Amino acid sequence: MTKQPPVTARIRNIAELARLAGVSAGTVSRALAGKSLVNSETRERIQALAREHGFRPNQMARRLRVQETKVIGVVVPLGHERRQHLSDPFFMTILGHLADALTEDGYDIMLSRVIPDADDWLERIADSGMLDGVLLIGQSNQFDAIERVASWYRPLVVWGSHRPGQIHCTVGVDNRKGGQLAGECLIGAGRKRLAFLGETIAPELAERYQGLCDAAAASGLPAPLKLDTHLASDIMADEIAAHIDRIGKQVDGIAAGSDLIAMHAVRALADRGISVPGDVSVTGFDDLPLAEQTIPRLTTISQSIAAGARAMVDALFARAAGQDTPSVEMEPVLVRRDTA
Amino acid sequence: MTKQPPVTARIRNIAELARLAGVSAGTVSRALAGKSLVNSETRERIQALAREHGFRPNQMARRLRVQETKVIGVVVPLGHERRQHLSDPFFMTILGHLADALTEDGYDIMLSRVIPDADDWLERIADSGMLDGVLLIGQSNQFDAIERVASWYRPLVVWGSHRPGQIHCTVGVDNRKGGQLAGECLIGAGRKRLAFLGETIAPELAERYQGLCDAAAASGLPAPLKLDTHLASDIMADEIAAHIDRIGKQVDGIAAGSDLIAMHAVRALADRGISVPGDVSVTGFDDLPLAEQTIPRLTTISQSIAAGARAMVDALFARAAGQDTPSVEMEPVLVRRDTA
DNA sequence: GCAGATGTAACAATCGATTGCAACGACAAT
DNA sequence: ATTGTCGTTGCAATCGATTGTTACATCTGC
Repeated sequence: MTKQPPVTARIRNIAELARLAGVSAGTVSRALAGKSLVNSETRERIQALAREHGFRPNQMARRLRVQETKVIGVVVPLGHERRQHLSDPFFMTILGHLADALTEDGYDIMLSRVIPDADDWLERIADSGMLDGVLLIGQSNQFDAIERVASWYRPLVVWGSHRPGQIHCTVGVDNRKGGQLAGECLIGAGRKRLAFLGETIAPELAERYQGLCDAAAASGLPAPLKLDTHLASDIMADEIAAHIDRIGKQVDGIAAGSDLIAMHAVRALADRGISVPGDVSVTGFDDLPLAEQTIPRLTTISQSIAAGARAMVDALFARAAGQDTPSVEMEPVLVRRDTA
Repeated sequence: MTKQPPVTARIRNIAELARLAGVSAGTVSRALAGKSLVNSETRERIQALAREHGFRPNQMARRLRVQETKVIGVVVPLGHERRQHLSDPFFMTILGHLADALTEDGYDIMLSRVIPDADDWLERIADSGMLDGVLLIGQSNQFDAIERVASWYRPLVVWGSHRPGQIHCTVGVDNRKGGQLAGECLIGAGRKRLAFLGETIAPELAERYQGLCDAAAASGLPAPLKLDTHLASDIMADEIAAHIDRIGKQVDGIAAGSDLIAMHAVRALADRGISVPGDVSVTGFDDLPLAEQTIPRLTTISQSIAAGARAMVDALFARAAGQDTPSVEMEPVLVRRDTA
């Protein structure tokens, strides 16, 4: 029992504590901050008094004065996909790693799931005065909005893909290369009738599809089928099932746009008695922790999410300190497991 | 292109905009807030000016003044399990639902992953002046700390189990009943040599084990084996594999403490050529979305996480409004799928 | 015994927006 | 012509902590 509930009336600000201690507010502030300008004896007396009354200075006021919040915004723009849920496993995974990296450095995280209907959604976040920086997970279809803000707001780092000449700093994987790896893996397994599963409005997914096309073209195969699906997991399952029913035996190799999509596909195939990888090969993308736990385990393209999160945080701090950081593009790696 | 980058010097506060508009700061504040006290003509003039310069009032200052932050803290205490990761799927799932519920009501989320080494961790969060309320995910081994804070801090709701007489408001499932359902399911499938997989330091898991014991006792079976495992997913896999190797054929029914544990167990069994549910039946707990996507799909105890999240948010707002809310204990439901 | 150095603490300005109250002009009513 | 009302706007206090500057007392050295 070191900390009691307040015995006397609650102390609400530094001024009250100052009166109680018989000193001025400024002195209390310095004492609680452990500054050397106050006599160590009075400092300890004040600290003891604060502890006794369970007093802690108001962070909002401190942050207003100091103009530094120690809060980083983590934002998911859901531009093209309003029904996508925050509980999307990819987002959750990267969020977990970001949280680890940021809390380690003493930062808190403000989470926003934004549906960018007002076109100044990002301005509003960047300019709120509540944040020391912003991490954006995914570009969605908001490339222009991001560029606009990046032109004046420095501490902004985006998970996504880098277009030549863009202003904003991204961290991501070479999606096209990744798609190509997936294609080569399928083709290497003797598959010739390929399909891409996932919608290509978001640039990341579009590039993965491009890469798949590259691989097909390099082997003289026709352009793979493109099967759209939404990202909200409840609709996704049905859509994927419908696709599988429709394409029937036309396809023997599926490159999925994400691990989640791949899982649904494997599940739908299994439900229909189609063997994976016997009849159809499937690759995922992301290499989420759960890709290893499914049965059969997913063959997938690894994004090294932990390293990516670390890179985002490092870049953010560098930019906040005034440096200019280049975008980071990580190498995708094919992880061969059971589905292809 | 409705919003330009600031053409002229950036406007940093209401006073500057006021000077520019030739009015006082107070008027600008009212105009931007859309209050009816200002002439609609001047109001629109000011709003246009603000838009043109991309000015947005500083939220930190506003919140300090108004004493309302529109931010809710979502906190995971990792008391007994420092290595547990934020990306734990259960936490991520409930966080997703909380985010949906809170953003719907215009609240932002401040995420904290706390390792409660300083014993006033929760005091510090509650008292920071940054939050309108706190949602705690899991009690960990911090029951006393939570009780202490709940005695004076009203807007606090905890996901976890309710002990008779406790002060703090919890939302959760009847864990003991859930454990019992799992046990009955296993016993109903003819299993007689039961085990519980999961560590029982956290009260939730301990109660699930109790329920399992209840079911065993009711059928005249000996008390189920208790196999501890950590919650950090990297260690967990190895620990579970080791358990499986050790117990061999001693056990034919496993009640896992969570879906994640169950998935690892199924995976480990499959790797050893043990058939599920042929040789061994397995049940999970939580009914995460991914429980349905594994192959075989998990038989599990459903917690109805979405409803729970909603209940937490409702209770929080009610408490913030001064009402007293009872703890909510939801009924667990057995979801029969493929593993038992 | 006095000038100067040193250690403490008080004072007051500041961060930026909000809001109760006062003031002012225009207009209507008497 | 005077009083009253209404619609607007300005003034200044406030939220709570931080910090540069100033003021005072004590101590040192000559």
